[in-house]
Amino acid sequence: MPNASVDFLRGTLDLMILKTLSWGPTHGYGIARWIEQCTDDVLQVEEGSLYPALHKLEDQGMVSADWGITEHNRRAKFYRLTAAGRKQLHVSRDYWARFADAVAKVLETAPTAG
Amino acid sequence: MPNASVDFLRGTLDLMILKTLSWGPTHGYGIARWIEQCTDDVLQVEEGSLYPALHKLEDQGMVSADWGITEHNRRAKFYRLTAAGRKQLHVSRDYWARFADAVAKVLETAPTAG
DNA sequence: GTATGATACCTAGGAGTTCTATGTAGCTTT
DNA sequence: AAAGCTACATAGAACTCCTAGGTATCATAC
Repeated sequence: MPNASVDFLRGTLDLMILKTLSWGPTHGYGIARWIEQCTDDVLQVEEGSLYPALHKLEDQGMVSADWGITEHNRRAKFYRLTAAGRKQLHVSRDYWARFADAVAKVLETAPTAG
Repeated sequence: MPNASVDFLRGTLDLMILKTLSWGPTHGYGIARWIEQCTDDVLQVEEGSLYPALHKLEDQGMVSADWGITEHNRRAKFYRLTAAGRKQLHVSRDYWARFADAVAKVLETAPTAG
């Protein structure tokens, strides 16, 4: 059986990447570490998921990338939100809110008689 | 671009099916209609997703099925939670709660200086 | 000076879930 | 008898993500 926690990830990785980048340009490795740290390791971002997602977002024009040097003095590709990416972030965040609310309703609502 | 709302569904369909069945045995069509009604059509359950999911849950021993007659006088397969299914419901619900909370943290937490 | 570990990037191949599209059939209403 | 709703089912494709590997640089420990 696949990891149940992982399955939920579907669709939210892009959203969390966009949100992380909304604080400023960051490289892939930093995005992964931030999400893990911020969630007390509840969410773990695999590199095999992260980099393809970043490349896809770049192809879609949601982020742009430039090579630079990190605070650890290493070469890294810094991603930044484009205007389209910022717009998408808001759209996806709203979708997520509606979705999470809907799931909560299913998990909480009791069927009424009739 | 795929439907953003749909993408979030991943992994939660099983959970919502199990939850719906926790109120009592129901047939597939009824499960779909209940989830849609309960979420004001925010979540729409496609039959091409629902039936394979039900069959998978049956194979996994989470639900059992019996043919019966609906209130509309139609032949239908009624699914009921097994003991394993009820256990899985609790596990998945906890996973979901932890996951949704983690996503919320990413969407809300601002990076601190330092 | 040379292991070791952390940082940082990348891809191929496969697994798994969901959607689209389509088909079947019985019951009720018009 | 035609249409609409109820109800089940599957094949094939699309998409996301993981596993498992690989590359390279820098800092630290020995």
